[in-house]
Amino acid sequence: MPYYLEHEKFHVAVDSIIFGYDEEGRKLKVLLLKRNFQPSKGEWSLMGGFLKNDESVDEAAKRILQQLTGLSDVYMEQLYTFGELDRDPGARIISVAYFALIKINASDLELVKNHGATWVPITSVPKLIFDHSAMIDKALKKLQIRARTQPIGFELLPDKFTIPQLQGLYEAIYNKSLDKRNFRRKLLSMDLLEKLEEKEKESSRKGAWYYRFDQKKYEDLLNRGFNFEL
Amino acid sequence: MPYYLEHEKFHVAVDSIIFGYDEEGRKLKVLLLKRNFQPSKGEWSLMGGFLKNDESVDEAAKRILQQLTGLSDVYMEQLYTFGELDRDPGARIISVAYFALIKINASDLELVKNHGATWVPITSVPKLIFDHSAMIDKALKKLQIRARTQPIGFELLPDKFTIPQLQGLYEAIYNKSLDKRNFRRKLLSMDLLEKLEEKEKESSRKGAWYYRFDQKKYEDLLNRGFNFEL
DNA sequence: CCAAAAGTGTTCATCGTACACCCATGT
DNA sequence: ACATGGGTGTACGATGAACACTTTTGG
Repeated sequence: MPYYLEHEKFHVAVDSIIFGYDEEGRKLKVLLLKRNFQPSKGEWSLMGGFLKNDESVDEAAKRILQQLTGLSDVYMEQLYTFGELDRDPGARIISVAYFALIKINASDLELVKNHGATWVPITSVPKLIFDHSAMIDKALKKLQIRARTQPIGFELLPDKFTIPQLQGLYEAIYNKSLDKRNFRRKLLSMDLLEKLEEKEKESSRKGAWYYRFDQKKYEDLLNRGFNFEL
Repeated sequence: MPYYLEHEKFHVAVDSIIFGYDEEGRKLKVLLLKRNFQPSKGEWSLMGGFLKNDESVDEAAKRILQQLTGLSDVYMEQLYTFGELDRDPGARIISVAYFALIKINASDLELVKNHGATWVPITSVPKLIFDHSAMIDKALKKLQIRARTQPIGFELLPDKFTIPQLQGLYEAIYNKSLDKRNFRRKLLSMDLLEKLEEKEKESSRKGAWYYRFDQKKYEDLLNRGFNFEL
């Protein structure tokens, strides 16, 4: 008999911290849902699900995100594995947490609604079940670190966006206001953005130029050993 | 019947990347062992073991480290969870990887030897089983990042150490040589070290002053919102 | 013409980096 | 006296942070 068959087996779950950016309110938000099963039915929680035999853990995370949002091909990163004995009072469950960055408007809003899910500002997250609050804390910290070292802000915005919009996003991530001259200068000096011949006219009379993230320029920079830093 | 009982269960393992610093050779090393069981018997691997029902994942990592080194109370950090379908050809196993920083001379050298384990320079790690090479790569990168943002170098050195020793360690971690004037200035300016009235005389005629890491000073700095950076 | 947001330059302090010589001592 | 590693200071460029006014245009 092979060695490993002697050992115990465990339920393995995946929980996802799904971030989105609300441009109107200029707020960073997370997608929460009300549990419709026991234990803790009716309480707020992260989106999650159980690992299956025929999928890798990464694949499970993607499947679960797609179930809720309809989205595939999304920025996802493994966050941490939560393995305390009593983290779920119902049973021993090991949970691998992921965080995802999505464009809210690209998601299937009906599907989200049907799951009883809601976008909640990161600054006013209610009490969550189990250790899900700790998961969000950890995810936010990691997002803040990532945002300094990789151009992931663009994952949260539409393909076309203005500099003031992008600044609003970073202000929401760091929860502090930034100097717009310094922000613009640093950002443009990285040579990652392509300026479009089109203005956004909703939020000001003057209008702000649209830009687009240039994936190719970014890859060129990486290959030359560049280190993104905001 | 509770919801979760419908789902599949999995073997969960813990694998540890154990770092140590060899002062004589000025090399960063990892502890590897020859597997004495199937599959892949006789090949090189990391230290690992299976999770048990009565312990958290963190506790399992500590237990496994202690089995090999005799050490408890060691710097350990969860690294990443490896969950590919075919990562272990023998069976579906989810592995939670940890990395540990230990003082080689404080470990139980007999115990290590009896496990068939060997300290191998990070620069010449042989081919390892499964995805263990990827684990080491990831661990080294994380160590390099941590070493810039937290004073964890001290975990790898004896309680008393000299500045040149500490510099040698950082050079081994980053695999590049550092300027000793800049290194010393930055380090001392952080006000983390206590100078002892004693010199190390083995490695030079002049002798180098011993220092000690001052945990209390470090905590004071953290509370004042200090950010360690080398 | 005015309100409201977009856009633009300069100065200063700080920090990282490069660099060369003297010191202490055991043999 | 000399070889070996320990210990010290300075100058320069780059980077981050602070700061106020002009531009555009819809109403």
